[in-house]
Amino acid sequence: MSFAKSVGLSFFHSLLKSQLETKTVNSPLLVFRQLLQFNLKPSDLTFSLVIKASASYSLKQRLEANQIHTHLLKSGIIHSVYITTALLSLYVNLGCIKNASFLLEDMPERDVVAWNALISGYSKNGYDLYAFYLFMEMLREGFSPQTTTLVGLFPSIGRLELVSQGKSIHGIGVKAGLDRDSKVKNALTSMYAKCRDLAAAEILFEEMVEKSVVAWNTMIGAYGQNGLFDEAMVLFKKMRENTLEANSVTVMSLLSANADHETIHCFAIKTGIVIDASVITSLVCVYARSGDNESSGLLHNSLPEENLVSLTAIISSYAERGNVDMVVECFARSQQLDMELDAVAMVSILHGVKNPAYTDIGVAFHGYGIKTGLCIHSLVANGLISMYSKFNDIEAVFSLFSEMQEKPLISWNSIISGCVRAGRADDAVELFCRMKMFGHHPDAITIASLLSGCSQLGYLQFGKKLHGFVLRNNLEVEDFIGTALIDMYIKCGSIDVAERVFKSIKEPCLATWNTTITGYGVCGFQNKALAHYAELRKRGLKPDRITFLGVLAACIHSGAVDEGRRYFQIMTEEFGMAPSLQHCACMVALLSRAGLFKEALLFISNMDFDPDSAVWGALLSACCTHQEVKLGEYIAKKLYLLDHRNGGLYVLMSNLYASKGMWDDVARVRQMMKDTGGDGCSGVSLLEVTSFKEMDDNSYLWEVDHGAQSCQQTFSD
DNA sequence: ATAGGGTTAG
Repeated sequence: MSFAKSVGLSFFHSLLKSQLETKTVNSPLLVFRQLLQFNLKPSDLTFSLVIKASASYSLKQRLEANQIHTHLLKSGIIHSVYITTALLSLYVNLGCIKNASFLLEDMPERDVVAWNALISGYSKNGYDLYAFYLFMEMLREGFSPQTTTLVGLFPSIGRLELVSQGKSIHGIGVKAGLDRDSKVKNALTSMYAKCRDLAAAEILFEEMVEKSVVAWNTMIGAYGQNGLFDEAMVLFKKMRENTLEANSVTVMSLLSANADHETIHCFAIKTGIVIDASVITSLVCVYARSGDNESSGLLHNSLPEENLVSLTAIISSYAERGNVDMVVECFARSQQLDMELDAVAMVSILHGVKNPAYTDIGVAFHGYGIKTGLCIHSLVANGLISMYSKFNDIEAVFSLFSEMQEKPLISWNSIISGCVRAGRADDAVELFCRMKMFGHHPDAITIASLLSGCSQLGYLQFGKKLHGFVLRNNLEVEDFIGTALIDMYIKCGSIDVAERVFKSIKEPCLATWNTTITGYGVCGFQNKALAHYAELRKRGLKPDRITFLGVLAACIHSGAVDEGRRYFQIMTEEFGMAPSLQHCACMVALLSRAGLFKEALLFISNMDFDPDSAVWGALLSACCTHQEVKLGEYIAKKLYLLDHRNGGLYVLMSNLYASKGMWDDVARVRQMMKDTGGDGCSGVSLLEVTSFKEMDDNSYLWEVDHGAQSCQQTFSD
């Protein structure tokens, strides 16, 4: 390239320009380095081109962005508003929000474009509140918002808790005369829909004199997001009566509005929309989610070019069911095709590794993430945190968290729920306090995870505080939070409060019903549990496997053998569900507790599975109550072979021998337990003491909030 | 501007 020297900078500028136009960009930084080797001094145009090219090169190496930044600082050109703004946008696109915000802070002279870029950057990267605060700061510094500002900001206000802020900004928009812009109107409609204020969304939509396809799509999506699927369909028909042609986004919105996917698929074929790769991709997602792997696979193969989103949908359908082999196969496929995985794909892969038996595969994916640089993404780090928490590897969880450069709310949620899952709810509560010190405001997921931690600890006082927080902050007590609240109150012994929460939910989802049924079942309220099952059926809901686990648990705890048999039959015959190992363990527990050992053993021999320690454990425990030493010894051998370190085995055997006065055997079993290192303390019952009085005789009286049956007990010492 | 893949409970 000796001629380059004579042509100077302009040669490199044309090189970058042509790369930009033909989109055949190699590393723009490479061109930049060559230019420096020729002792040329880059100008603002050079930087502007390098940054633009970098943006379309979708450069994943944040390091390269930093290098451009460094050169800019050295050359002094950083003071140009345009260049700094371009660099800021580049950082935003890379998800380096911190760097972008530092740039804005240091700009001696800011312009609206820079504010807009950072506001929408915060918004797109999950820093919703930051977007809002930055917007306020912008107003305080005397800048007037533009349409771009509002359009970038509104998506981050689309949350129930921020509905009043959204209204204020709507007002600001009206004052600035921006609300007549159709982009602003559509963004507003979508915001109100996400805040669950459908009435406001409808008014905005009706107001529009000339409704574009985008406007119709927005409103169809609005109904879909709020569960009004029929309304979404009706609006779609109206749209077609108004002779507006549906486009690919319409079809995708209908698909996510739970419309019958085969109908929509037909419509897409008839109108020709189906050739759109995004539509095929959405169809792949829908079929994959419904578990129809064959259709999703066929559609995926019909794509003109396999794309990552579609493959990710397929991966996640396998991942959800914990099918590691298929996840690995899909991953291999992506590598054969030279596909570059992104953070979301990586997260769904990690999601598939749930079983600690596959720790080595999980660690291998972690290694892949480090090599490709994907681990820097907070999404991937969150995925890793969840994965290691399933392996109970709390050290890995904490070290991943502390290494994260940016910690948005979702990372705090990941580590909090990770701690709870790994049985470290006390750490979760501590992290929650730290999270608040860092200025984060908990959302529904934070609260739901913490509530489940409270259930684990029996920490009723804190659970009540969280309940108060939910009520004060208008968080919706449905699905997630409602279920978690009911679970917490039941496990902390406040059955009556749990019942009140359940009654306050207008349309409980299946998970809420399941939690309630299970809760009543294990607390010994068999009639209430079964009544709730009947009510669920009356409302036309279809029970699932978990429902029947709850129903069976209720039968076990009340000794209702015939009822249990009947529900097992309903499950297998009326609903055609294949019983899982857990269901079988329930049946074995039910039969053996009633002393029906022959029937229980027959049941085990007819099972489709090899019995696991839960099945044998249930049987052995029943042997204790019925003093069945011979059968007990037979089962103990089975259990010993499955897991000889299981402390429960020795405790049960010791109790069994003791019930018959066989003290030599008791001593022998206890010695065996010591030899294997077991301590026999595998379970702890725990309730929170709500009041504590010192009595005259120096003993203490403590009371436990146990709902209807408040219990009192005294103890000395 | 509207839409498609991921994270939460049972």
